[in-house]
Amino acid sequence: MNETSRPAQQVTIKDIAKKAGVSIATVSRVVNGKYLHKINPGTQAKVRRIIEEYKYEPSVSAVNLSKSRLRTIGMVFRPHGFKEFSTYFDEMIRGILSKVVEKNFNLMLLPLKMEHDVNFQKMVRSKTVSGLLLFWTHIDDLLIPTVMEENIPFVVLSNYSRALTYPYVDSANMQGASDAVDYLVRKGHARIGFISGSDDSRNAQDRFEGYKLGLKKNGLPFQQELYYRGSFLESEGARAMEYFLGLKERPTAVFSAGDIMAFGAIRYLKEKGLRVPDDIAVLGFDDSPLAESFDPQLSTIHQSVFDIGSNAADMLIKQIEGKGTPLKIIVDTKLVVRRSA
Amino acid sequence: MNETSRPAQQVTIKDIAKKAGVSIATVSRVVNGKYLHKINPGTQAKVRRIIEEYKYEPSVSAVNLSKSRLRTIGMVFRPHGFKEFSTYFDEMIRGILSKVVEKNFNLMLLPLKMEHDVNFQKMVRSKTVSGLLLFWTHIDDLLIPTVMEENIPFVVLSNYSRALTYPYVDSANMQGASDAVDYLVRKGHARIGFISGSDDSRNAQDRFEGYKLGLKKNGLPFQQELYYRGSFLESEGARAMEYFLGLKERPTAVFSAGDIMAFGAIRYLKEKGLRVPDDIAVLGFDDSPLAESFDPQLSTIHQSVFDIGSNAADMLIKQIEGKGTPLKIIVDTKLVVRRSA
DNA sequence: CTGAAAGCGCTTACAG
DNA sequence: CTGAAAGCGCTTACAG
Repeated sequence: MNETSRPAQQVTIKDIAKKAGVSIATVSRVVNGKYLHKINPGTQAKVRRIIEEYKYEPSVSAVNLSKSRLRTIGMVFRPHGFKEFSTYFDEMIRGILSKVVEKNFNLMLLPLKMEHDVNFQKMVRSKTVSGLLLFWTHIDDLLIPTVMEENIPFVVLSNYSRALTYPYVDSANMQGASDAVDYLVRKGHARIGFISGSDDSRNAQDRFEGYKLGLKKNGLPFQQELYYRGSFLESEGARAMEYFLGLKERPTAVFSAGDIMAFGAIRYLKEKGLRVPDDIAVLGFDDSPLAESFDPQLSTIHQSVFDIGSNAADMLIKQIEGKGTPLKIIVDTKLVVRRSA
Repeated sequence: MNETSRPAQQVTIKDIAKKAGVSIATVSRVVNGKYLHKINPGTQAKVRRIIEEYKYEPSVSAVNLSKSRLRTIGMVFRPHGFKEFSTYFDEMIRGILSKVVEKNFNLMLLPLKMEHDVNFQKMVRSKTVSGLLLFWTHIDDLLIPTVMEENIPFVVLSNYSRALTYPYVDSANMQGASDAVDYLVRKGHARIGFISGSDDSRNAQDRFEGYKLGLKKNGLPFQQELYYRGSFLESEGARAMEYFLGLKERPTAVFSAGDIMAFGAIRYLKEKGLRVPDDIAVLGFDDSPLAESFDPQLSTIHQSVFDIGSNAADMLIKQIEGKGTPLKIIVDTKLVVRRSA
């Protein structure tokens, strides 16, 4: 009959009140630290002691119900959309969590099941979450209006719409891609191939825009034959390189919209006995954890997915708490020069 | 004043009852599908229509409160414990989610803050979660007793204790490592180096045991000088290889307790101008997504982290629902032969 | 400084 | 077949 054998989670405000010889109202007040100045210090101490002894924690369901206020945010994403983005998703979660924990919120994962699943709608209406983080790796304006109808705070990560206006956080994709071209040109390249990501990815589109902008800034023309439409897959990188090598006039450098495709491109080059960067330079985008241990070490555009996550969580929590926030936050990218270019 | 402008989440059971001209008890009954046989079909239809029209979803807080039953499970982990395991964590989440979604549960992420944080305790006592998935990359018997005291269903992933008895799911680490040695011996190797993971990882210990078992089964002696104590980091793999190359008699093959360290080991070999597998064969453990595109493609022991996740979630949910479950589930590993060994 | 009581949105015996 | 009412564990004006 020792202390720990009692099922701890059964302790309620009533138990504490009884043990302390006060009303539940008083317990509630000390728990919430409200009107504390008008509560007898002795009473406070006694209640606190009992709470400590029983390790009492108010039931969230009850608190939520009576306050109509939550501290849980949901993250909506496509479970199959990030297969090739493992570390990406991971870093993002880490970033979100850092803020969520700091602000004493909770994070609930809400995977989208099908193309037009409205799982999150249920979570919203049932008051399971008080705000949404939307992470889709592709443009999906179809779902956003549904979310908007719910009249709930939300922030979109790493994507945005040209048609709709809503809060989002993204990397400086265009700037980063433009910087990539700048660098390559400085290194003497004039024939720069581009491997794009999937068309339905806003990030991919922006990087493509950045590539074109970079060319233009450096007085180079955009040439259709130096553009390869990829899809962020490793195999696509290899295929792209196969295509470039087949050109009558090969590019001397290739800029890939994603590290993974750059890996594939380099793999293909090595298989063909070509050397990187001597024969062809390859520059990636992402700075994934493996860029550094790849052979050769990958030069790339670093983007801080962690910061995207933490900024988005910060924006969302501020919205939930009724504070003002900027409509968008763009996280800087940075060129990281290693061996491949 | 169109339909969609009304803040949807405000709809309560009372509203539905009023619109349908019935009592809230009746609404509750049709929502829960209970005692349906004794409810007038016409009434049912009417209520259902209204619910549909207003897209009513019962408040989880209210339901939880009155039913004292939840459908949320929490995943406890060390946010900094998986930095080098990104895809690992990712696959695990994917596996968990597959089951969680199927069973109509929710997943809440509960990162441990400090060494002995009892964050999860709060979640349990406040009834935020009805069960816990414990994922620690190292042995931490200190926390498990705390969880056990809470008297809540839980399952440990990819780790277990020799002292305590509790439900867990893990890969067949020992078997896998033993298979690795078998394969290397079949390929003619008799001097097989081993790079271990961190000492405080149960996985690492088991793989080490498996390595020794494999040697013994093949009549080879365990030699201390062929053992290098690593820590699952890429740099450790390189350092291990540096050590092995410094031996008077080098190993002809090296088995690494993790792919990442194998990558580091191979990188070092390449830097020294040695060839894999010709000069030294290297075999990994994990079959991480990059094993395939590494140069050379990494031969390794595949483990299905996805299955660890889904099995653990399945066990946990069964526990929560009061169904019987096995005390442990061991997920098979499999040798994957590629180029490096 | 403190308590009684209404109310948050549901569920579920208990009556009828 | 259906409703009135108690109860789940809290919060918060309202009194005193």
